[in-house]
Amino acid sequence: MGHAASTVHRLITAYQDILVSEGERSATLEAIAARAGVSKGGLTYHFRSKDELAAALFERLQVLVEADLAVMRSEPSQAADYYIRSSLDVQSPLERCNMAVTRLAQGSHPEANELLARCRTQWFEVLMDAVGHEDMVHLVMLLGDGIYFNASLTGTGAMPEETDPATIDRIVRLIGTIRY
Amino acid sequence: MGHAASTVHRLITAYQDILVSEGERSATLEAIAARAGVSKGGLTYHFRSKDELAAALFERLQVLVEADLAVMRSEPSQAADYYIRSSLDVQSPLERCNMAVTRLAQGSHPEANELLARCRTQWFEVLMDAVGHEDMVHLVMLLGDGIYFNASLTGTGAMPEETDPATIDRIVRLIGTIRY
DNA sequence: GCCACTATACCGACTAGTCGGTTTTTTCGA
DNA sequence: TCGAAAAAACCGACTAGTCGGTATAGTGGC
Repeated sequence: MGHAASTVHRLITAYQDILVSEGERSATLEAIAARAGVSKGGLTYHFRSKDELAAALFERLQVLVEADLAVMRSEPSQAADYYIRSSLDVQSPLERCNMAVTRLAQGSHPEANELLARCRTQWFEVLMDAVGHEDMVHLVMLLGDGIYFNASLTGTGAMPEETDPATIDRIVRLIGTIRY
Repeated sequence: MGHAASTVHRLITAYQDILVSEGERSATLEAIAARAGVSKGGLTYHFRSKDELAAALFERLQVLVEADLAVMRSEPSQAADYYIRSSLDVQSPLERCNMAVTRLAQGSHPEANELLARCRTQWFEVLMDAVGHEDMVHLVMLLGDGIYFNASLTGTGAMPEETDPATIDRIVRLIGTIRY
């Protein structure tokens, strides 16, 4: 079954991608529909309103985060490492979805804000179980956020060199030398 | 001179504040004018277009960043410390302005993107002069970005506890123990 | 008298959402 | 297995409302 993705899936992805690369303002119903390869009518058949589209995006994020948490729980010794490194992978479904929801949150979408808060709490808890030192967990999460923030600016337009994987490697090694 | 801020200043601030707290979509000409306490006609008297308003916002950021860089240059030994700590001060004019321009950049505003890139390059250079170790500078900047990103999410809606100054203090001490 | 506005009216472009209708796919009894 | 009916998927024109921008007549203070 080498299916093309379902229309519903394509519509959510289209919404997500436009949010990430062009911002909320550009994510019009027609733009979303066009990117998904359907008409506006086709979009509204599956999603009666933009809010329903957003709700579907939120659900997608929840599923992706749950999978991510499962990975981290399964390998506690590498959880921090994994968290930092995966922040850099702007192409991964999770990071893209996370970025899209973040855009909505910044547009003062209360639901998006609450969802992000819940996700961050969950990551914090898993990292606490894995690392066991609160300040180190904060350091790891802040570093991840920084990498993520940087990547999201770079992805939008044109930022200079900045954070490449090799640099991240060396930084991870640096904070690995911290004795606490 | 205990002037109330000039109308021009209030308009730029109104634009900035709406961008930060409600996002680009809510920053309509009427909303900006209303927040600044003038009529729409009053706004267009000073700024013929939204682009002119944005240009004024960009200029404000450049001025504020230049002042920030001057502080860092004057006390190289505390530059990294200062950089990290000031990322947390969401109320400062610089951080608010930076946040507003970031919102525009995420809405794929090329000028905003280029300006941010320039600013970040300048911060990097000053920190390089002060710290002298490239990876440490990246670490400091990423940490600052993470704090900033966190604060910007918290400021928007309702995020949980997260990063308070005391936590940042301890984290700064942690990375201060790194021998490189 | 002119500067810094207010108040109001308007235009064209654009956007979310609706609706009638069309095409495609699935179902199912003869 | 065929064909017709039903359900699902989709199209695109339309409506109502919003936004950026323009225009203009008027007001109060210096």
